[in-house]
Amino acid sequence: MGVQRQARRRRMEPDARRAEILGAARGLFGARSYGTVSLADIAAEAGVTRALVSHYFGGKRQLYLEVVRQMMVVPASVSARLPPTGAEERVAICVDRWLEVVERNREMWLSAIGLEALGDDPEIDRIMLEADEIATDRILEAVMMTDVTDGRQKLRAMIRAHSGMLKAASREWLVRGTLSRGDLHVMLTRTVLHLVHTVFPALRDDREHPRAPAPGPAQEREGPYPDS
Amino acid sequence: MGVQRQARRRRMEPDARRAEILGAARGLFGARSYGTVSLADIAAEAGVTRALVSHYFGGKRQLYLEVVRQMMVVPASVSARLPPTGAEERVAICVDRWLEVVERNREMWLSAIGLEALGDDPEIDRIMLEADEIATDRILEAVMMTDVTDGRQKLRAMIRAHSGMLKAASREWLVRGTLSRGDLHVMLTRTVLHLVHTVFPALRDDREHPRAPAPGPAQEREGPYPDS
DNA sequence: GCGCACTGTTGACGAGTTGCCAGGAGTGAC
DNA sequence: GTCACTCCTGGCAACTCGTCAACAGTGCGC
Repeated sequence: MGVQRQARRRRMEPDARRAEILGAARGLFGARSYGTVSLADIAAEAGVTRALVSHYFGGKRQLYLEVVRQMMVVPASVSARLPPTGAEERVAICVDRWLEVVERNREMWLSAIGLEALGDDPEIDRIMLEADEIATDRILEAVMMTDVTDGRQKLRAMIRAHSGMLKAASREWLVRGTLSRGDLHVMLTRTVLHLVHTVFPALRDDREHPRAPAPGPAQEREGPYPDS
Repeated sequence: MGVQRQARRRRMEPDARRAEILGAARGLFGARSYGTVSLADIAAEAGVTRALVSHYFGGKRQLYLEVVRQMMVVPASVSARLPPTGAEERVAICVDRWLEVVERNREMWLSAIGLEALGDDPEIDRIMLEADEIATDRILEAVMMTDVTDGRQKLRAMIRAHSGMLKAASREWLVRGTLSRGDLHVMLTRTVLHLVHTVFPALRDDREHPRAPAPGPAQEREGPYPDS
């Protein structure tokens, strides 16, 4: 576009080139979706040939995984240096810091939660799962329930489910503008506390009833939901 | 595969052919992901040529949209004939019926929530949004808050956020097995009630404070979260 | 200063996919 | 029978990705 027509071949250190390509990929995958971004686009953005991108990352999918991996890191500072007060305040601080991070990295966060489940790609599932696990640890730390052993799996699963709400609520806030940051703060804080303090004990008491107790007296199963 | 080698050309009514193709597409899209299913696969499954599939639906994307549209319909029966009792029981019944539907259409539901945000495809967003709107109406109906006018948008947004939790919890139940159906019943029911009865009033009182009130006394904003 | 090995980088090929269109082939009307 | 209608197909063009032999910077020995 400018006068400076760059040399046909510009030889770089592998690390530098790799970072350059990764940056281009991050930008494009953040702006558009996986399917609409081609390796040619990324290569052009990075000023490189398609083949080199494949050479460095082994293919489109693996490059994408690399970008996702980089996007999903949950800053450890979110749950660092929490005061030894009650769970309420600790969670409130944690949530506030988290919203701060989300607000700053708005578009990155959106595309990260947007891809979520691009398919039944086991690799992506694993990455998202790892990220969720880390986030779950942060929350458990905040509510001071890291030492729960009885029903620990259920507790963690509940918090992962809560992070689903977190993502949806973030969309409402950042994309649709139907909720404010303050709304999210109140909603997420209260919901987490409600889950761990009220719902979780109810589940533990309920352990020997894996099926739901009959929700109503005259609730007979009426069938005609189309199976397909 | 069998002895019966079907006629090279079998002429059908457009509606019948359309339904046949749609069925094949539903099966394949339900089993695998969008990217890994090709029009050739669908055409073969339907015993038809690729071109005919495109002819009927205009292309892969539009066929996919059609399948999604069909998958996301929320059965109206979920919130039909609810007893005029308290909100708790009505929600409990509603949730139980919903879990029943999900359990029956397991794989379809999973792939439906799996695609969720396959990209920034505005069509898919619109479809998913419509489905969420309908689901929100069902919930509001169940908790008898259809006539709320003050903060109605916030209320609906909260319920949409809750449906994010619902989807994540469904994955925990159906895919990972970390939560039982009974767990979901308890969790979803209580969370909805908590949201509309406790959190929502708190948001309404909070309307003139769009930013979160300081979560703690000595909570000063400390900056160093990496921007990228 | 010159040539050589090392390796970053490229162009091109093959296999796969989708969208599109002219034309072949059922099917019912007369 | 044959004719029109339209369902349906084969094939072409364009695009995508993965792969590989070959080209060309870069630093080293001499």
